[in-house]
Amino acid sequence: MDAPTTHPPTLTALTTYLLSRTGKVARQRLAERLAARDVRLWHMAVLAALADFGPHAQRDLALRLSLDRSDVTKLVEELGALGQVARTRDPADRRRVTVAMTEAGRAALAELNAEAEAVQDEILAPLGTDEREQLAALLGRVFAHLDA
Amino acid sequence: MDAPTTHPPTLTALTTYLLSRTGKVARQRLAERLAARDVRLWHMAVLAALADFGPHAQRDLALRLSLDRSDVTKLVEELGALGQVARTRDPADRRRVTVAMTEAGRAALAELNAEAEAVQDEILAPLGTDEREQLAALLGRVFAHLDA
DNA sequence: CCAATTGATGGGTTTTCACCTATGATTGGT
DNA sequence: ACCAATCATAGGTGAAAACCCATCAATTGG
Repeated sequence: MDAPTTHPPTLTALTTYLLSRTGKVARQRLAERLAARDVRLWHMAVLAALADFGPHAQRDLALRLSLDRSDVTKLVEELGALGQVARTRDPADRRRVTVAMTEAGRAALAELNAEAEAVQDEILAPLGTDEREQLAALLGRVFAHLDA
Repeated sequence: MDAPTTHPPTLTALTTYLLSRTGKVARQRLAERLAARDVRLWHMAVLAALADFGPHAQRDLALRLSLDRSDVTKLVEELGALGQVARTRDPADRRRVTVAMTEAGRAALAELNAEAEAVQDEILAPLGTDEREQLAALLGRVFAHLDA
C-alpha cells in the first residue's frame, strides 16, 4: 500500500507554516541536548542574559526575558544548585536578590552554546555558508520587527 | 529605572533561536485567529490534506500528519460537527471510515488560508517581495531536509 | 473456521507551559 | 510612625499537546 507521507502543499506553501515547523524542530532538538545537561531552554536564556548584560536583580531578569517573577525564582534556584549562578542580597535594597554568573556558569554556557551550534549545523545542513547568512539576516529583521 | 527589554545577543546570534522564536509567534498568531473560528491548527491541517490529496481513510490521515489515530478520530468528529467533512464507511473494508471534504469545508479552508496569509503579512512585514521569496525558498529546503 | 490483525472510538494519563495568588520581608512616601 | 507599594518565594491552577490502552467491529491468513 502507498505510504502517504507527503505534506499538504496548501500548508507548505505558507512561509509561516515552514517557520513554525522548522522552529519547532529546532526548539525540540536543542531542548533534548540541554536536558542531557540537566537544564532547559530558559536556563540557557538566563545564563545568556547574565553573560551579556552582567548581574541582574531577579525582577530585571523577569522583565528582560518576559517571564513571571516566580518562574525566575525557580530557574535561578536550579541554576544555583548547579553552581552556575550566585545569589546575593542587594545591600542597597535588601528586598532584591542580585544574580551573577559564576565561572562554572560561564563554562556551562559555553558548552550549551556549542550544543546550540551543533543543532544549527544539523538543521541548516542543506544551506551553504552564504545562504545561512542570508537566512540569519532575514530572520533577524523579522524578529526585530516582532517585538516592536 | 532602566527598562532592560533587550534580548541577549548570545541568543539572537543563533539562527535556530530566531527560527524557534519567530516560528512560535507565527504559530500563536495563527492559532488565535483559528480559535475565533472554532478550529485549531490540526483541523486546518486535516482540511488541507483532504483538499490536496482527496478523501482519506482516518488511518491514512494519521500517517500523513504523524498523528495518533485516536486524535484523528477526535479532530474528524469535530470537523464533522461543523459540517466541514463527511464520514462514510468504506464499503470495501467496512472497518475503515473514509473522510471527505464538504463544500462548506472547502469554503472554510479558503477562509483559514486567508487568515494564514494575513498573519504572514503581519510577520513578514519588514521584508520585500523578493526577500519573502528568498526566505520561503531557504526555509523550504531546510524543511525538506528535516523530514528526510 | 479459528486466530491474529487491523481500524475506529472512548477514555484516560503524563508532561509542559504560562499564569496566578498569598505571604513575609523590606522599602519609600507622607 | 504608618500605609502602600515592591520584591522574592512557595504553592497551586488550567490549558494544551502528545501519548497510551481497552474495546468492539470487521477483515485476513493459515
